[in-house]
Amino acid sequence: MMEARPYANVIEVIRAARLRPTRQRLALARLLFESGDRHVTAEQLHNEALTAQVPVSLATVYNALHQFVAAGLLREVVVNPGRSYFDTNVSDHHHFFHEDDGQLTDIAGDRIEVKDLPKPPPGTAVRRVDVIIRVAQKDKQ
Amino acid sequence: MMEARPYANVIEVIRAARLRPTRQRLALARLLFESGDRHVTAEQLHNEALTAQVPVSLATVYNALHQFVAAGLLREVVVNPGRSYFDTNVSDHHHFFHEDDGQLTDIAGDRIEVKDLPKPPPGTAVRRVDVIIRVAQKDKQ
DNA sequence: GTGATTGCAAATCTTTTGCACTAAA
DNA sequence: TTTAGTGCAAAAGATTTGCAATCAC
Repeated sequence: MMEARPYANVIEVIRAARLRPTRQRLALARLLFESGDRHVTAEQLHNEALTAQVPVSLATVYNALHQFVAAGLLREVVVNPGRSYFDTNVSDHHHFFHEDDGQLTDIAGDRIEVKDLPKPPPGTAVRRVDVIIRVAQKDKQ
Repeated sequence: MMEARPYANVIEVIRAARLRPTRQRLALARLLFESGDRHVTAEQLHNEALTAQVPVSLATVYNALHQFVAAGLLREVVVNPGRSYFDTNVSDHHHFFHEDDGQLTDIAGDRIEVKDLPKPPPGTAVRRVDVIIRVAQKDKQ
């Protein structure tokens, strides 16, 4: 399991992504990948790093997040205009989006079946199918 | 049909939304609703208005778009972090998102069936289900 | 060493806001 | 005349960029 040799594992993960295991990337990877599935914004992760006594600049957090996405270690979830969420669960799955507090919750991929997926337009291929179930408190409005 | 008395119709639509039919709102509503289903950004609509010799400020475009959304005349579609699209089709349907050029295309609601929709978390109700099929050119990457 | 990475501050981009002016009812 | 709506310029919030200093190999 990852818990057994967490430090070593994170180094391997970063090396596999063809990135240098710098202090900053290691710390961010540990925060992201060593506590189960997470959905974080750049600013949240930045704050966590500072709290954990790891000085990192926000620009470096953005760099790392995008590099991790490019390497397939993270997935960017778009639910809110003007703010990106990064999801450590890169397997096929979907999301509840809680409009009241901006929280994301995973829905296992096999819990939703999309039937009759239309053919993509000629010349194009499907990159991903995102299903977002927007929920809010029952009594609201 | 809407084509028969376009001007009068747009006035009625705006009045029904409990908004005053100002020159700006009328012009924006005509651009939006008198040429079939559309997906526009605030800036696009602003440019169209200026091109059509209708001086409007960008702030007013944003105001109008949000008021139209609140009135149920438009739907906001979130596919891109940092930019909102507004969809004149407010019926139940989904979208292709063309990652190459940022275009949105409608998918009729009955072309996709979401099976086994999970129960929303306790105390919450489903507001909307968004299905976004992200497509890109086949040869890309 | 040398090429990648970082941090900072400035820049960019979209959207929102405050407020005096104008227009609709 | 009363209240809503508009335009402008400034502000806000998220993200990106340029570049000198620093670090990994």
